[in-house]
Amino acid sequence: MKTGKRAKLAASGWPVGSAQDFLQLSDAESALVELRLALSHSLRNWRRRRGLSQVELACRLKSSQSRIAKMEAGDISVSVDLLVRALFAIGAKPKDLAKTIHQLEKRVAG
Amino acid sequence: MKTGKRAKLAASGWPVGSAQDFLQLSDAESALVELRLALSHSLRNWRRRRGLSQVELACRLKSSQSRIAKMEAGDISVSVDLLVRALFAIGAKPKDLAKTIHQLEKRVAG
DNA sequence: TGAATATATGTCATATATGACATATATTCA
DNA sequence: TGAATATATGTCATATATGACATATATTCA
Repeated sequence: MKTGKRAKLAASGWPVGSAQDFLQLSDAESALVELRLALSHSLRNWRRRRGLSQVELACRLKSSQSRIAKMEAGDISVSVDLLVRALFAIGAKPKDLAKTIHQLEKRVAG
Repeated sequence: MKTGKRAKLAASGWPVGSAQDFLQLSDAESALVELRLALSHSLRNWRRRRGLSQVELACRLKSSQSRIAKMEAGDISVSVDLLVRALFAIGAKPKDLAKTIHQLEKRVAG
């Protein structure tokens, strides 16, 4: 699991080097990373549940397919702002956001 | 209340003009604005409960007093990213975030 | 009141996020 | 298989957020 997370982070462009080692991520830092992943997954799930392609979603959000791909991948170039805006734009309500984050709690703890 | 919100937004530097009128803010846009305000207030409340000054909080966050002031004011120059990072940095947990957002729900609806 | 402390506002150089685009890779299905 | 469709990755110019700093304004309290 440790290795899995590390790989995820590295894959998304996060600086996971030997100096600033993954194991030394503070609670705050890992909470942020986990939050981002939770939002990303939330976006992807929403899209898939509706059977939309990234291109179709991009149209709705007046964005581009590549941007959607990066959002869903939790790419480092995507801000929490953008993720939240995207979720709101597709009709998510604050309550949904709260639910997503609440579920995250368990994952962070585990 | 409509006027109150408008004033708040304008005061924070949001473009609340006659063309892109406040009344035409979409659900998504106002949800985002409300989210930002909720996070701002959460930060301020946290600080005040502990009887810290902005300078003291700035030290803890390795930030500056002016940045804290802007965060707490919901200034347009402050991102959701930064607000969330600040909250995590002072020990807030995802659960706390979820709680804040959940409360927000009521305000958005009302 | 007025000095001390706290908070708000403004500016600017720099770092980072963003959208637009091109293209590589993966997946689906006839 | 292999063509069609979907998704991932890369680059770059530009917009926006950030931190650092200066300074104005507000608040507290002797």
